[in-house]
Amino acid sequence: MSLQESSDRYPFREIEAAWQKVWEDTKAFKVAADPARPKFYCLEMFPYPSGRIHMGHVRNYAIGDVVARYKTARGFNVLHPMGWDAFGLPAENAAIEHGVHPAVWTHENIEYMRAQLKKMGCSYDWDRELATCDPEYYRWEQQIFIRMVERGLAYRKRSTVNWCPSCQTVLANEQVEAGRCWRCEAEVVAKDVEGWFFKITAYAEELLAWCDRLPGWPERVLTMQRNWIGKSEGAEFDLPVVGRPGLAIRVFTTRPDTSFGMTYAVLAPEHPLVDRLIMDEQERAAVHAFSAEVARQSEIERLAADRPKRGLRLRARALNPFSEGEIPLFLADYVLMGYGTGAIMAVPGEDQRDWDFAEEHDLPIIQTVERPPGWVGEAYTGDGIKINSGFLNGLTIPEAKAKAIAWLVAKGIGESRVHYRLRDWGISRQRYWGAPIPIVYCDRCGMVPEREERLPVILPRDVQLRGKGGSPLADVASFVNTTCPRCGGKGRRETDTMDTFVESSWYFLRYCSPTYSRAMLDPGAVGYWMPVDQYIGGIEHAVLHLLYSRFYTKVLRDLGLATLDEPFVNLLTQGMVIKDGAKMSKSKGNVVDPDDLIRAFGADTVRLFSLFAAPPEKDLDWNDRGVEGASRFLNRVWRLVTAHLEELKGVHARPAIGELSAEGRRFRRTVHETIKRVTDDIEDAFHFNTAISAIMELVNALYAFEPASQDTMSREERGALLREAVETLILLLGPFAPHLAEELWARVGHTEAVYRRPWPQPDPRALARDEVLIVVQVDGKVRSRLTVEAGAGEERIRDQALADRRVQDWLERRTVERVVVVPGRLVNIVTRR
RNA sequence: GCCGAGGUGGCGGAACUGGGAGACGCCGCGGACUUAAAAUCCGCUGGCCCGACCGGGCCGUGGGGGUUCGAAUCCCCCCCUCGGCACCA
Repeated sequence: MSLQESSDRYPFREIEAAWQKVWEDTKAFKVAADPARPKFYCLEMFPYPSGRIHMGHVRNYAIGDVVARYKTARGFNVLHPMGWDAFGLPAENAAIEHGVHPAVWTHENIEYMRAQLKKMGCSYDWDRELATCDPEYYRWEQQIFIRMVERGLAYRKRSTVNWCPSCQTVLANEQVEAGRCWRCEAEVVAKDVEGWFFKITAYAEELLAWCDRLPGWPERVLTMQRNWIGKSEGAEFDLPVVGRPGLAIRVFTTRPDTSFGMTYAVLAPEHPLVDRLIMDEQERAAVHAFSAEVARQSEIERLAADRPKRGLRLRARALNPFSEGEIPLFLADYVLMGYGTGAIMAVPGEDQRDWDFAEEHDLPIIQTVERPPGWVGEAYTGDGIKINSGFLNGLTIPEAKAKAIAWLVAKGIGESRVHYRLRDWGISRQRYWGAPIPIVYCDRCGMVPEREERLPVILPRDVQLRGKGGSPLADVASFVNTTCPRCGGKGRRETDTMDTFVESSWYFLRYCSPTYSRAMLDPGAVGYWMPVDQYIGGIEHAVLHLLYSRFYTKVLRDLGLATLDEPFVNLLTQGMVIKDGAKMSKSKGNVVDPDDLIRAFGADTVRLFSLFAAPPEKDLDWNDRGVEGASRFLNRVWRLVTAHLEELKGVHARPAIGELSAEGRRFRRTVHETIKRVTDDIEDAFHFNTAISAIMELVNALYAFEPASQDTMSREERGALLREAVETLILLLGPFAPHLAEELWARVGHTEAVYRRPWPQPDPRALARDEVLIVVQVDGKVRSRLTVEAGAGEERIRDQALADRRVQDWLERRTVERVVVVPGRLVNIVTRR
């Protein structure tokens, strides 16, 4: 990388340092709620203090800062806060490896990263800064936890959970990606553990329904959330076990219409009824061997969809209540205990998985839906009329579903049911560096929530971190031993800590009143600032943070702490920063360090390039040459403005339209078209790349204007046009390159800051054209161009096009069949022969 | 397998709602300035072809078909890339 400083760059180092100091000293971006003004809450996902910011942060915060500064210029009272997602495993791992206390490590990182962010020149209200590891922050989370326990929204249970052997802790389902830990990529194993859960499933339907009411979210994020919630509607009913009165297997199906095609049924190997179905010791041994084999499979093996389905036939048989025929029962690894009832009816004719299993085990296949003529295939899942289905014959699938359910209800053996794929959020972590769970275990009273007035339950400082497994807090006697909040007797504290995703599920609310001490949230401040108008962050949180935050917001609403249903109105998911075709990573050696870049080129250049190289939602291909281009452009702006300072001195007049020369009018139109383009590009979809290219074109026009105007217009006209153009340029550049903009703004003689100036407005009179260029096509190919007066009618345009000499040449030997005129755009002359 | 996004010059990327394909930037080439270089400024820069010059023609947005006066854009089929989900009954 060539980071050498070239000979005459503008003094960005001095300029950036100077303006950052001004912003810091004057608390330039401090805001307060003001009901008289419209608000805009602009938020970027806060960082984990890992040590240094990376290019992904730079991009994220550059995008956010443009939005914040732009909205401020548009007259909004803009809340733009920053803070730290400060609990988490890396701090603890660093402590184990290097012997630094997680608190020390975290705070040092925060100090360093805060300085880095300040060097980027972002317009944060630093008075609202918060760190989630602060007891004054997590105390409120503990309070809410207690209230969630009271309402059954937080509960403790023993269950099979995802265990990351490397992180030595439990993971929520959302934190497992294709069988691996989302953080360390270690293979996740199943483990039976007791832990705390948040009842997110109670909100499954609402979370799903609101996906249709978030038009400001990218469709793919909503799709991922919908898939994750995974609603399926169907029926549950009992299959009586033959010869065992009172014993039945409950199955769930989304296709009750196919019940007549059920030729066998399957239970998950872990199903609790399995034990009672075993006939003798020999079968017991076989079942145990099979279950053990299945249990040995890793999560990853189990997820491979196309491997053979293993099964064990039981001697017990069940009754298909629809056909009243006896069917065999199986245990099979393709049925999961964790979904539905852990048992299914198998309909190989209309379900491919059942078909595969039936083929392997030589089971009968009955078709219950008429196939379209000529259809070839295995299981059929399309539309059709019911056949081989008793009282359902002749019906469509939806009709048959309804009738089958009605029949089950009438017979009292089943009902319609909805299941969700979403599971409750497991929040217990067997690690130290997190918020303590405010629960006490008392021999007499059992599990007792801490009393609110004894909060916060402070995470003790002195702890032995060995990374050996087991919650480190369990070894801290002074923490564990306490008194029971209810009876005052001896009690032991819960030693697991909370998932750090809990802290990030409400930090955006706390920013509204970060020092409020009477409750978690100041209703007035939250009422004014929330919801977040624009949230910006990485797509990787589509079903993690973004789902948890929606859930937590709804919980807080139901606890009476807030009145809003959804936290984020508009969501922008930025693409990754990649280099040489791959995500930046140490192992690939393609990491670009923001510090080096800022030192070499200045923050404005780095910001500008990261916004210019691609639209925000797409991946950004980092290119050192491109950064140099951005730097070149800002130097061009610098030279342009500083070279004209003398000429601009004393010129204040706005150009008087009536007195402008033709060339002056043309130039002024360029200026105002640029305002329009930049504004539209930002407003429409944050297309900063095209906004910046429009500004670049304005600069090119200014360079061309200078020599061209020297002898064609008066000094007064030239001066007025130049001043307007230069001031417009600076104002438009303000959100993108704020330091340079402030410096130049001051140099052209202003005392008020750019960031306080209103956004420029295009002058409609400047935009008006008196002539327009019309493209003339013959048979769809461009053959000529003509200039006509603006507003010329179709007739006039047609006549002029047909009279055009070059068009005439093309029309020889051809007969004009039709002439299409699009006023203001083009003429297409359609010919024959 | 299912869902989603996408495929445009040597590269990153533009193109309103179906109307001049390739804005802007990078790379490259040429010129000016300079003793020279860097920096800077100006110009050229999709491919093929005709032309001495001015100019002009043909092809071209992953491939094939279609709709239309006109398609990067709309419809159908196919190929490829990336992302998500993946035995969820």
